[in-house]
Amino acid sequence: MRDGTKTRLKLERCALELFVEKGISATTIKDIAHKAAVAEGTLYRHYPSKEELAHHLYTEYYKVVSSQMKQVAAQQGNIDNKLRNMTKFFCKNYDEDPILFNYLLLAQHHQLKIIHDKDVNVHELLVGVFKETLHSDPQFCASITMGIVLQAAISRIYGRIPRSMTADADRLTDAILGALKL
Amino acid sequence: MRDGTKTRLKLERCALELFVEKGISATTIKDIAHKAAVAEGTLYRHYPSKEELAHHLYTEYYKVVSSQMKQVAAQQGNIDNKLRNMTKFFCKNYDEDPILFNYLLLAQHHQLKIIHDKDVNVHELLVGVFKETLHSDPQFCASITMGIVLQAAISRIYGRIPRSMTADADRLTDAILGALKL
Amino acid sequence: MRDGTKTRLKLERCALELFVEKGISATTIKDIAHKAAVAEGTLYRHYPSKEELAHHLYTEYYKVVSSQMKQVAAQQGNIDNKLRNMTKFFCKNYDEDPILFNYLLLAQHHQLKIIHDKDVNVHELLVGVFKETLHSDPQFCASITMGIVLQAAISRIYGRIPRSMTADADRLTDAILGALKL
Amino acid sequence: MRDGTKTRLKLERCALELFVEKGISATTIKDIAHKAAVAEGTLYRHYPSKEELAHHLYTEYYKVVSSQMKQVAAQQGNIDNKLRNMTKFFCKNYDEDPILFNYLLLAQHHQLKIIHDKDVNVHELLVGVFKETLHSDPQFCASITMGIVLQAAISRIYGRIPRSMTADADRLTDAILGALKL
DNA sequence: AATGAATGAGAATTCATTCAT
DNA sequence: TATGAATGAATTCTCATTCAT
Repeated sequence: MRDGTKTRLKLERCALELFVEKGISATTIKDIAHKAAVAEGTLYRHYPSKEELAHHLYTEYYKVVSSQMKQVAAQQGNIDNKLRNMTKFFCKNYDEDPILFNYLLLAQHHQLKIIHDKDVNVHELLVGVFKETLHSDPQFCASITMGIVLQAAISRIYGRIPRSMTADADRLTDAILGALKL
Repeated sequence: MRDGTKTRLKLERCALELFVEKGISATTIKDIAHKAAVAEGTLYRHYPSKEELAHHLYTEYYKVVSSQMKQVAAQQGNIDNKLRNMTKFFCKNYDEDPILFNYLLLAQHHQLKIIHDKDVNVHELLVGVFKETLHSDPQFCASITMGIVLQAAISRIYGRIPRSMTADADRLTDAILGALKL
Repeated sequence: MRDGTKTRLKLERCALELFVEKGISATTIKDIAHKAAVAEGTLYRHYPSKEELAHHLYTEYYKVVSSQMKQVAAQQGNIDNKLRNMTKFFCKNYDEDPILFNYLLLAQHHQLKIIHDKDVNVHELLVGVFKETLHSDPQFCASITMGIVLQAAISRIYGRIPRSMTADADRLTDAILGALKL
Repeated sequence: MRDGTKTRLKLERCALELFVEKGISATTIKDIAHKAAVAEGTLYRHYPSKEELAHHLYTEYYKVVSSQMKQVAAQQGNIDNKLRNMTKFFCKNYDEDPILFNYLLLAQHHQLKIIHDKDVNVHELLVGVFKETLHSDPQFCASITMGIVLQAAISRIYGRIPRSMTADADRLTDAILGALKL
């Protein structure tokens, strides 16, 4: 490609991996450029700064995933089914790109000045689902749900659970429903 | 001042707060020294580097908390009681020093090269508890348990749940037991 | 500038002069950068540290000079002629770049951890020459020879002898031969 | 001792050894204090600064040695005998304390601002001796003499000659006389 | 669009020196 | 006299960013 799209994608992927591995502020432009096998200056053809790149990476993908998640949450069905589908969707996405999911869900984003509007925030999405069904304390329920699923992902990072997330999707949903007495 | 203990404690506390607020690599020596109201060079009388300070802070406190947690886990009782007591202990500790707990639980530890031996790792402690009771898939159960409790803490950080952790301790235990069908 | 060769050469020359003038550890990066009229950070594009620069400077030039000296020593001729040619070669080189020679010969090399293999060590070269001719105690002879020539160079540094080294080359050789009863 | 003389001597000896080993500017107060097993501040009870200590160490001993050397040079006798006695004296002093001799004779003193008046400079002493005897080019002769003897000392530092200096005193004198055609 | 040398601000670190005990 | 914690200026080093090619 003459237009630099290939370089841009390489840069983004390498940056993503390094951000997850070392954290955003500990990752240097040099690190990224070196891993992407381009010159340091090249990054600035595509992004005005490292922060911008990190921010772009976040919003770009978070938007896509959370809007799809929103669709899943909006589908017809009782809360059991909604949670089951959302969990399945989450697991599938994790398995497709664990590194991206780590970045989106586990990176310390309060260090970036990323504030997502409630519209695209998975926790808030869950709060919405629980509110709909008149469930008591939706914040508590959403926290339980997120905790079970996120920690399952973290357990993969630490190599404690060798299975794919998808393989555990139903068990995870059952655990959520059990925890919430649903 | 005769010995440097007071200065050291001040440095450690200020560093802790900054590490939680901004992340380790985004916190500068200047930040820490300024907050502790000492000269920058003073830090180096107590620690050879920022990294060492962060590491010390982590292992020092993690050791204390996890060894106490170990004692709680070792107490007589069925698994219900053990989980209830461990949850209570965790909640109490969180409430006593939320900042410290954020540091211990949410710091991106793979960025510090901290490897705790299994002996002092809370997840592994839980794995041990579940193994003891011949429960199936202890790793999965430990993950569920950790997820529920940790996410409760994270929800406090984001201001989503205004109550103390202790106020939710029993509900959290109930959720864990429900999730694990116990 | 396309490549950094010019900058690198400037840095090396300025560093060399300062190292000889003030000693390595008393020379600062600022000194070097200022003298070379570049930014301090520029030095680090070429060398990982001041120490590495000093080391590079030493080995780089020592290798060249000593390998040429080796060729001179390897030429046909009796020991008289060899010593005469080596002395001449040494003097010529000194006169061409006294500062470089001061660095190579007078730097406190045990402070840099420079260990040259015997192959590129001028003293050992002399030892080899004296061994070849079955001369007794080659170490002693090499020491005498080195002492006479090196001190001649040092006398120039202190301004005690105004002549060029080359102007004294024959007298120095005669002194060496006299000292060794050759 | 209550008066600190013992501490002072320990400090001086340790400083001397470190100055020879690492060079003056690369030796830190901490190094010296640590080696002498005293606190860093203690050094300042005895010397106003590291430079002063280095300077003191130099002049203190140089004065003694060079004035004794002067006496040796002033003794009756022809030039042969004078050179023989001076060499012997030099060798004896070297053997008694090689480290001190390295400091006095081989340290890069132009890095300290030590300027010895001609009165206490060994090279100049030799120049005087050669002038006395109407020898041509006393600077050249002094250089030859110094070179032969100093290099013998250096060869000991590098471990090239295992004998004591005194054991070689006569051979060194013979070499000097041979070099100077005396 | 890509390069990588150069920059310079700032972060980490060192170290001679001071000072309260 | 001795200590060693604290200082702060100097030094080393890092790194995001610029710019000539």
